[in-house]
Amino acid sequence: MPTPHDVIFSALADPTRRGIFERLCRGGEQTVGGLTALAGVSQPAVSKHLGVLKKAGLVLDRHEGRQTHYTARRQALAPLVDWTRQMTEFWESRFDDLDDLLKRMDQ
Amino acid sequence: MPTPHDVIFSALADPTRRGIFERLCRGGEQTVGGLTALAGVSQPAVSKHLGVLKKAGLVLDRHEGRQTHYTARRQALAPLVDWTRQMTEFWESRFDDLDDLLKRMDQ
DNA sequence: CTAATATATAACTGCGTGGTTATGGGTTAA
DNA sequence: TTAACCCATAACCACGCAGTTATATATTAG
Repeated sequence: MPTPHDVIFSALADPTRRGIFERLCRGGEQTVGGLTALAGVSQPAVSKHLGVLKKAGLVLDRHEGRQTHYTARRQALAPLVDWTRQMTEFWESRFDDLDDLLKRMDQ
Repeated sequence: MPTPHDVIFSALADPTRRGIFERLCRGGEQTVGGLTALAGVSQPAVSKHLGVLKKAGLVLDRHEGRQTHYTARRQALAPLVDWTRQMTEFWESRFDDLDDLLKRMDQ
């Protein structure tokens, strides 16, 4: 039973796949061909990565003629933000002494 | 050449390993035995996971007698926060029309 | 209609990795 | 000193997955 965190973390763990997602975040909507050009892997590999990202809810696809345009769903990163905030919140709630907190940040 | 993002993402991708890190974040310093008790895997497996987390800079170890105490280095999550902020910042800078932005959040 | 293009899928492969058991090295207890 | 304990490492295994090539499907171009 994969949790939402599982899905997002594992989807973004692979460097190639994360690179594709980053390109979509920066460059906006792009076709598979455009993504393949700079991905450093074959077109089928890119299609598979896009499939994983889509299943994880990180991208949307739009078919137009014989090409497929993909866009990043940045809101899908919300669980990631929540998770990191949870981890760091436990931190802050544990040490209310600011000095102690700063000392621990330095180590 | 693994980037800092690579290291953190791949270290946190595995559910068991991420669970161990979460326990350290919530519960503070804990021994290998304590972590093993609730990890659902063998002690050597836990030790290996802790080794990966340590190499990623996500935990610190402290030897005391015959047991090893581990603590979470939450500051090591900073690259993760930076990365998500980068991805979402590109978003906001692209659409300065708030309505357009909200519409896209709904899809 | 035919050829070329764009993408997805199938089938296969190699390797990384998470798991195990067995063992070693160091530390406390008897 | 000997035994029990804690942890790390070694050696091995099984499986998942990222990559490939080949092919199917669909759409545009000639």
